[in-house]
Amino acid sequence: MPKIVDKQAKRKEIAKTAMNLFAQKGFDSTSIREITSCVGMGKGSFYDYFKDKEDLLNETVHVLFSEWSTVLALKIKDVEDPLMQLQLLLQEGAKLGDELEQLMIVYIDIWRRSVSQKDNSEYSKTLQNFLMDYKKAIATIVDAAKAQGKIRKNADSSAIATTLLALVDGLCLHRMILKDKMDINSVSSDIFTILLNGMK
Amino acid sequence: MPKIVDKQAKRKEIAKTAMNLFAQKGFDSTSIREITSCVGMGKGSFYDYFKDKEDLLNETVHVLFSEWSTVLALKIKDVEDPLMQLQLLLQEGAKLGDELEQLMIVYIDIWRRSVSQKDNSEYSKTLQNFLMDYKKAIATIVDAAKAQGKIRKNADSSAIATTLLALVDGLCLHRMILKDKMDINSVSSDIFTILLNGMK
Amino acid sequence: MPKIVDKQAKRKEIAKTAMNLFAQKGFDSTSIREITSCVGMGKGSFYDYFKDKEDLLNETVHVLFSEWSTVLALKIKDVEDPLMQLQLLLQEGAKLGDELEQLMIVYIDIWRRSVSQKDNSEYSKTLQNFLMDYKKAIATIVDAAKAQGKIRKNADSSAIATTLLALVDGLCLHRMILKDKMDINSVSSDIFTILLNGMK
Amino acid sequence: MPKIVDKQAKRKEIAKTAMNLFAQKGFDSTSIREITSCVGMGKGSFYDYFKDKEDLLNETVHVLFSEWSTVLALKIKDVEDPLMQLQLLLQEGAKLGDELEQLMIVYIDIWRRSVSQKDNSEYSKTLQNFLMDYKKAIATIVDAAKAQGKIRKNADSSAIATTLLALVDGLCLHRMILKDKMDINSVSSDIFTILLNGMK
DNA sequence: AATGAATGAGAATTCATTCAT
DNA sequence: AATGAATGAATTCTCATTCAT
Repeated sequence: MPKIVDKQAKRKEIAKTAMNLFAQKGFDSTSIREITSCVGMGKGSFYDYFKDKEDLLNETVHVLFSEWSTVLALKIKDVEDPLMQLQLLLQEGAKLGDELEQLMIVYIDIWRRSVSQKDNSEYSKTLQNFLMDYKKAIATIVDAAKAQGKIRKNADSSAIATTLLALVDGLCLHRMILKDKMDINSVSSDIFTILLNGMK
Repeated sequence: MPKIVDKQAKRKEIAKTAMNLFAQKGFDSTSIREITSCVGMGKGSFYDYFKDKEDLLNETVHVLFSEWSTVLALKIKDVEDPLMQLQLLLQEGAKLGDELEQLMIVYIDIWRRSVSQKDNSEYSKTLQNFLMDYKKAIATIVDAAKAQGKIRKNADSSAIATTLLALVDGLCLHRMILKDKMDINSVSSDIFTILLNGMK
Repeated sequence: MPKIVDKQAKRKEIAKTAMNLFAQKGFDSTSIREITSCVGMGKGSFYDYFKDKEDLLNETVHVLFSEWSTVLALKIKDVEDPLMQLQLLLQEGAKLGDELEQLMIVYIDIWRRSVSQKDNSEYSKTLQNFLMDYKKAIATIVDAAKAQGKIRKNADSSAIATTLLALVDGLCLHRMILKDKMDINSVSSDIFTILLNGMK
Repeated sequence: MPKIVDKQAKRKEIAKTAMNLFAQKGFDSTSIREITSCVGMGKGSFYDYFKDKEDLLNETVHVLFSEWSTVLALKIKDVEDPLMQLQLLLQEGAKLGDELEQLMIVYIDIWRRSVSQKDNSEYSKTLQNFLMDYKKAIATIVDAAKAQGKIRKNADSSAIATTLLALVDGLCLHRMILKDKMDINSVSSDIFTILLNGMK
């Protein structure tokens, strides 16, 4: 069944191209025609790969998170110390949001759609799952740090994980607006020191 | 003599109504017809109050920030201790984002538009100014706490201010997705304890 | 009945202002709001002076022709010789169309409306009457020239009148397009010499 | 494979249909919906063939001039004598403006748009080029007549060409208004005799 | 008499989607 | 499988006109 593989590959290709456009104009204001012409295919062929425009968004979300995870995982692998892992998660996460600003913009777009109205869309669920998995992974690291006595036992791992995640997202968000008025590396380094100090 | 109308008041009224709709469907997917019919006025009359749809967004942003500031100011006034002020800013800010979820959704929508492509729109500038003022105000409180020896002298006030702001935004964002899976009061309380500890 | 005089005067004033705007954008693309705001009156007051937009066009046509006739009459009065009168009619007419280019543009606009579809509008009739009177007046001059033996007896006065009129209009038309590429004085002088020669 | 369509041919077809409507109501007052429904196509499809409404006007102008030229050329070909050519240009031109009255109306509409305000539209340039080419062609014929001694050597060919052109346009214009009150054949015949006489 | 607030009809234009080829 | 021609619903915005004050 090579066809199925091809289809999935093409879906990914289209979604990647679309993501760039979404970052520039938002999902709503990007037309199918624009996307397909950017990919170099006919407008009608779009529907051979996607049920409708929302289906493309579903794929986009997958691409988005998989890219994010892949890059972040690369930066963290080989690190053993849980505190260092947390630090990297925060600092590299923030840096990543800066480097992959396009991803961030699309991320916000999806976030907003997910919270607008009752939304049972697939992309919304993907976003939720991604966040919960992410959070769970961080909580596990926090637990490891606790086990090593590097974070005090009575700290709430889940709250800390949520905080770290929220902080990364918040910093990326602000960085996008403030641009050069904010040194994201220095801020995230500062704040980690404070957090670490406070969690000891 | 024609009926005398307080144009600015009507602008506000329309913007408030629009904000609710924007929260449900996003700015792009809310039509002028929907808004005017919700306000109970004719489609054409919209343009007696706004130059175009973007002009409505400008007004909406003003309403949004003024509401946010008003409510938050109410919760903080009469508090003297800078640490307590910071705590309230964080906790009440986070709680507010929960209570005024609609505001938050529109806030994100605007944020995304502001960062998409080169955006020199008025609403984008309003957002930037709001954030910078907000940050400056927080930094001032941090300085006060430093002067009272409640925060260590060598802490970077600006970085802390940015962090707090980013944290509030990040927590609100995540709360919107996680809903009941996250106790925002407890998380923000926990995290403030940690931060305070770390900044001493 | 001073009120009636006032009304008529105001109609003229509005029509004159409107004519300038019509020259710039055409009748269809000029809005009532533009006109009234240019005159310095309220939009609603327009309908105290005109039944509707077309009524304004009626007045405009009157103003147009009366201005044209007045200026042209001034240039011709005191001239006795019929040949000289004809020459002035042609040359000054052409020159006038150049000087009063705005009038010409509106003139064409009205002309086009008059010939489009079955048009029994008042302005259309005014245009027809104006042209017929104009033509008759010229024919009379031609007859005078014939009586003085300056034009050969068997020339068709009416055809000559029509020709002269058409020539003036045609030259003005072309002058508007060709602008500096055409010396309207020299062309109309040349052509009159030829015509005169041919009519002897 | 999708249906293959000759876009240019369809543009022409639409433009021809549109021209009839423009002749009845003017360009401004003819809506896209009217045009497309007249052609028998969906409103949206219009934009598969034209960038916007003005683009249609560009095509219309091309169709207009090409039709005019084609018909006129047919009437003149095989004629060798330059004087006869000039006569035909005048008489057949005038007659043509009568026969193709619809063309004339649209012609005037375009003319008015071209002179209204600074107009750098494509159709405006097309009009100017058409006129200049036309004029040049006539001047060439005049020169030929001069060479054969049929027109006196010191006559200004360019002024004569302009005059003939202006005369044709002027006569067509007046014919449209005067209708049966004017015998365009007889008038143009009379006037040519006079002109010829005067130019000898 | 004067005015501007109000309006709905209608205009140009866009676009997701379908479908014949 | 691939495509672009075709479409009508929907959108933003304009405007002549009415009407309450």
